[in-house]
Amino acid sequence: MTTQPQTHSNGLSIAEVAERTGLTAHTLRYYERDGLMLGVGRNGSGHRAYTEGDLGWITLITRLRSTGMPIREIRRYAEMVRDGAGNEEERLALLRAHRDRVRAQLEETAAHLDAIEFKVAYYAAAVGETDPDAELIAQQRRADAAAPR
Amino acid sequence: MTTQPQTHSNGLSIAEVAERTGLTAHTLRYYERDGLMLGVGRNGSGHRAYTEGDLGWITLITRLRSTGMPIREIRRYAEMVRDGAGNEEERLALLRAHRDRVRAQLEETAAHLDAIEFKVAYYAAAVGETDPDAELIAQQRRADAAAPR
DNA sequence: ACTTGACTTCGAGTGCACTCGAACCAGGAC
DNA sequence: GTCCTGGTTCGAGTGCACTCGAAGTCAAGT
Repeated sequence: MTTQPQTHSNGLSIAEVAERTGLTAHTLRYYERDGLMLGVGRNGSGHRAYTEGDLGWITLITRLRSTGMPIREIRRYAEMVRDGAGNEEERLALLRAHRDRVRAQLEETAAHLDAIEFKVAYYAAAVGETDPDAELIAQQRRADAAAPR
Repeated sequence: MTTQPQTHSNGLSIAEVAERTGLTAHTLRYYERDGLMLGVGRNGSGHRAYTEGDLGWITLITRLRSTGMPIREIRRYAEMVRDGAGNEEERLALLRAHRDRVRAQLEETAAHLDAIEFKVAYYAAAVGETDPDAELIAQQRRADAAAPR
């Protein structure tokens, strides 16, 4: 048993947060440097001491990132939150805009997935028989043959 | 009315394909350079002459890209297709693997979207009343106050 | 003949989001 | 007291997917 990184009352170490969130310590420091955090505390020896609130915030950041929000925009949001009450409408507008983008993205991805499923099914049915892309290649060859070259 | 780029029988010009696909001419050339295409023909003056088959292939590439398949993997797939019949199982495996990733990604995005919707609803309800993030900030401040500093 | 504009190739540049390395420090185990 | 572990800051490097610029060609319009 090695040294206990942080007592729980003093907050979580960067390694613990890394493990819980799936981010690396490098990324956590990068997020902080880049202004995405709300102000991470330090313990006596200058090490980061994350609170449970920080964990929740990181979860939000992760959701926003993973749905495609750029770092720049998350930083804007974090700035608004740090600025405190008074800009809720603006925060709401930002979140709504992102939500709308994610909805659209979700639909588009679903449509693409459908097309891919269709192609998979076609291939699966065709394995050992005929090849869907063979058509394309044949078409290419016909085109090549007919081309002025 | 400016010069007619290509007669239709000779194939589509890069500008026409760019317009139809939403990609830029730069990107189309880049895809070809990078081995993503199945062999684009040229006309008498060395200009690219895309076939309808190429259009279909570009649509597929776009679907794969937009669902997160890396260029590298699309190149592998294109290579297999160019190699012709005999590797259908492998192509199928590649597509299935991608499909599975997309399905997972779709579910994850849907989950994140739910969380974001929830947050939007919370904000919308709270505007003018209480602020959800205020809690977090308050928590931060309590933590900061309690921190060893 | 000359200009125009869309194309060609080649190589370099950009933006984003990490990701890593170097050099240093603090606290605990032995 | 020295070693190890795990942190710190700062700045540079990486990988990906474009994106752009330069210099040249070609065909058509005036």
